[in-house]
Amino acid sequence: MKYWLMKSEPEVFSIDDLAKSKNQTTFWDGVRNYQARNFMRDEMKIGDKVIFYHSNTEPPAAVGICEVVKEAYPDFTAFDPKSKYYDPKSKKENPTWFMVDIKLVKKFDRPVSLEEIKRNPKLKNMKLVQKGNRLSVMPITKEEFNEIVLMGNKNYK
DNA sequence: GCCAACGTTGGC
DNA sequence: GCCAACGTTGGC
Repeated sequence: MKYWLMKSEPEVFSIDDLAKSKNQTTFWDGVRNYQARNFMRDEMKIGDKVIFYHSNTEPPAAVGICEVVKEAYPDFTAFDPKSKYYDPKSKKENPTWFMVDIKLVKKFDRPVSLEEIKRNPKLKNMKLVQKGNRLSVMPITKEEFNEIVLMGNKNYK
């Protein structure tokens, strides 16, 4: 089993939106970066665990745990001219972009801010805290996953 | 195939 | 809202 961190802008789709979704499950649309796509398409498997992260907000923070419930399939928003994720180069017979489905496992008792993540020496190797990294889907280690989950517990510190 | 120009991400 | 960092595009 692998562990991941996935970023979403809460103004677009927050963990509370996920909590309100049918079966607390959503399709992860709009990934338009090849490296992130490759992770989703080639490596994400059912049962993989995901840290849900709020980006481009104040404060940026890890906010909960999700689980992959459907492996990669074509991102249909790329075929829809009305979608902001429309990409005319992606053809139905040979799709460029893929999505997975994720289900909410648990919203953290407390958000784990980027600042806290940066302060924690156990998390210093995460791509998230390395300068200039803009990946929206990234692999993390089991240890990093467990540490962030611990920090999200109301009894932490 | 190089690389300048451009667009996007996302912390601040 | 700014802008550094990065990815992509397209002229050559």
